[in-house]
Amino acid sequence: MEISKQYDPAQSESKWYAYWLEHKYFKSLPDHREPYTIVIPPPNVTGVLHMGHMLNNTIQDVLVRRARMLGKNACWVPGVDHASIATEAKVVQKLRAEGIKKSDLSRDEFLQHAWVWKEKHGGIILQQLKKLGASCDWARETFTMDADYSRSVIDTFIDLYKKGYVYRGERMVNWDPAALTAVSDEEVIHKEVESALYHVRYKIAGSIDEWVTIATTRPETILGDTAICVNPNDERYKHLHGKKAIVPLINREIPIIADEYVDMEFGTGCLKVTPAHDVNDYDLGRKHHIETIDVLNADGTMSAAAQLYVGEERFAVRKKISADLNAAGHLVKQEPYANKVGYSERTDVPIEPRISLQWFVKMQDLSKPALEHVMNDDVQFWPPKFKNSYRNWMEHVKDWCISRQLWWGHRIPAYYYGIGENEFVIAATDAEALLLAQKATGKPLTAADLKQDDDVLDTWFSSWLWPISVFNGFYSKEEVDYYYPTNDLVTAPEIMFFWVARMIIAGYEYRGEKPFKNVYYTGIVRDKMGRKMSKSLGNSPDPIELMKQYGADGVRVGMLFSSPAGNDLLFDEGLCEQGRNFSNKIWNALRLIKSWNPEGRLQPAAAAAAVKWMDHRLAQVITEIGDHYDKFRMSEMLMTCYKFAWNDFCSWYLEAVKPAYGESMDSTTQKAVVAHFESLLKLLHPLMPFITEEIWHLLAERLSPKDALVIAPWPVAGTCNTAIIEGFAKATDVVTQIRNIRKENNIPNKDALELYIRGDADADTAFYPVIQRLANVSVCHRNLEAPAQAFTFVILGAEYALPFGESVDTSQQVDKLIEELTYTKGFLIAVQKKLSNERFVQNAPEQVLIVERKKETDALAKIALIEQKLTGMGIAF
RNA sequence: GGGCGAUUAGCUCAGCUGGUUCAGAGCACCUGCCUUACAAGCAGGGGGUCGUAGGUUCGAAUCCUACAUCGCCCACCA
Repeated sequence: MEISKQYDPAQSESKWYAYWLEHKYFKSLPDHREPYTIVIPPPNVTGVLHMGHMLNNTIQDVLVRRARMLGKNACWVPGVDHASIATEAKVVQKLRAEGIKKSDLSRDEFLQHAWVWKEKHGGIILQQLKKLGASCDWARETFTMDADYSRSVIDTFIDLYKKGYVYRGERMVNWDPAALTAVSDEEVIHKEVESALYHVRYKIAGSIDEWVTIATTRPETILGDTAICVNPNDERYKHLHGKKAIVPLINREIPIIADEYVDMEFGTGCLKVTPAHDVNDYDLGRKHHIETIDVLNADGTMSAAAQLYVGEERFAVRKKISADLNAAGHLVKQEPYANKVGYSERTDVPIEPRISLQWFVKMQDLSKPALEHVMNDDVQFWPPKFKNSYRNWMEHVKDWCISRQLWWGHRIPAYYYGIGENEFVIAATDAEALLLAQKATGKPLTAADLKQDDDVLDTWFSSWLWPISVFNGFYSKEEVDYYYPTNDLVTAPEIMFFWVARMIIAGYEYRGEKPFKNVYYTGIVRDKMGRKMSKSLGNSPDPIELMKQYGADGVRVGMLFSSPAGNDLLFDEGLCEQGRNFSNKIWNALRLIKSWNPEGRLQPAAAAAAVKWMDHRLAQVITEIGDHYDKFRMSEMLMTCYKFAWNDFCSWYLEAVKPAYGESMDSTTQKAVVAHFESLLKLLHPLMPFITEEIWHLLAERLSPKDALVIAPWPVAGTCNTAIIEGFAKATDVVTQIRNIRKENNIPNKDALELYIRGDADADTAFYPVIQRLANVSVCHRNLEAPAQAFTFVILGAEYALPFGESVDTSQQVDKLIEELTYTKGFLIAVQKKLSNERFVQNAPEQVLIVERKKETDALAKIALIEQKLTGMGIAF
């Protein structure tokens, strides 16, 4: 059969993915085998595949495929997250484009639109993952708003409420004025911004010309000021205690209070207190029983309570009011100031602290086991450095605001029967709620008397149940008992607190057990210049296009080059190109092997030696690769495979066994090579599933689906005799030296040379034929005096000489010898200096001394040899 | 403001508890080759006083201390 010169990924990828699905290799059901489980970090339902997913899912697939080949019951659970804020924002945007405002729709109407949108766009990303080769058990695809899943979310809320962990309270929350919802602390990103510090003076009430000056970055909140606060120890302001000040522009009288919270050093040492718009002020306000005036609307415009600028946007007002204050003589000065401002992770608008009634989860007790079990490595982090930040967060964990003022998501199962703060019941259904409410009030309420909370739960309040709920673990034991705890979680450090920590918390709370054994943190995929990939920068390549261009295998390999755990990956298309080239290299190894027509002829000595070496080298590499997997060193694992395939297998092994031109292949060698190649394909399969499966089938007739590579047994390391490996390595060193001499002296490869070897005492002469084959050496003379006219070199104490005729230009050879002589002499001096140091000789361990003495003798021998050589050539030195 | 981590070849990174895997890998670069598996390739080669300054030690990329630079996480100083 004719095999094309270049590997064509397109046809083989679709063919083999369909084949794998058809034969249900990815399907998993509980059985007697050891399970190996990964739950996918569910991408947003509205998302499309980006480079981060590519990296993340490639790693997961590599792990799953290897586990499958190790004979484990490999189960990779796919799914998507409803992503309440992100999805709702997209639906709102889409509706707006159609001229429909969310506010014009009822909740049900809006949700209808949302579901239509979800059905249309949802899950695109999972289809894209198939192109990457992801070996998920697709029958298990889960959506966080599936019926059973939703039920588990609501039941968890109810359970935590009953346990006293969930509470409702008025708190200062992070308000997103664009999304019109509260967000959790984790969803706020602090950015350093250049702003201004405004020094504003307030008149003291009842005075003629007495002022107090405060400093603020947010002058628009002056309208909500209800106190001025100074430090009680501040001598400058003691006379003001108990007096009142007048808020500029609106002339409201506010008290001047004293509290040690105020930093005397900062600004003017006077703080304006706006309890409605600042967390600290809120606390101060409560402490000192100060009035609260909320001057902002939910959307960030000024409210009626502000009296001025009503309905105008907060940042526009900031400019206006500073001008107005200035005009009125209140602005003392304005200085540039760099401060941190919180931005919404989702909408990227500045967060507004806002007092509102929200639902919270008490975290302190709940999170204790989750801290402990990570610190003692029951749950292991890779790399472990992330344990530090995890601990830091867990030790200072704060209550989790779980209500969101959105419609898309799991609606909070709270039903109000009155407007009082505690006039509600928590229930899974309307009917149950009604019963509870009747019981609570002792009144014959009807459904119409109850109103369910309008808010939905934070998305992460559902995703934290993911490792349990994907197995329907709250309602059925069968699957969850088998698959849980899962093995490895592969995710980004960015969501360590959002998701990883909370899954661990939920795991211990609801299963009394960790959700996964290992957490592998990937880095962020950045562009070549180190910038985060983003739509707005347009620096993110389309993964689907990349796969078209370089093949899925090429891209997978490209992603894994240079991406150690926890390190950002500087993505460069060149890496995918390298991956594609690697595919092609393997492909051409197949072409070579397939071109042989083996005969029953005698096995050449070089081939026999190379085959033996490969047996041992393979064993060594299998062990090494296993070690890398165990330590989650993915890119090193890849690099080991890459170098083994390219250098050891192709460059040395195939070249050594390859029949000379015009000769045929012997069947003994051919069989051995095929067996070795098959082992290599197995090692490569998790990395490059498509091409390896393709080659696997081209290499031999595999009639039964049971013989597919995807489920082939992982290679077992045989014995590894390092002496054999070293022997071969020495042979390759000799070959390289000879090639080098040929090149430097323009000796064509086709001219056979004779090689004289001396002092190669403990050598395995079995590898001499390999030298002869690869360096075109006609004969190896052992322990025979070499002619004086020869190129020489020394490797590990043995001397090698290649005689040359008179015609060869030796000047380069002489230069090189002199250079080497100089270097070796310098080296000798250094070693001898060390050895003559009494303290070194006394203190260094025996082993080190032996090594140093050997260095000395080797160097002396080498110098003698080179000098002898030069003398023989008639050169003075 | 608190914490964590990094700094090794042009780039991306290995180098575990101080001494033969100590100065490494891949890519890039340079030179010569279209040699019947592969130019998406082959063969060969150059390149780093391991951020700076001290210290411990017979011996430091490796341990200690400062400093410099960069990154990340956490944090309610207006």
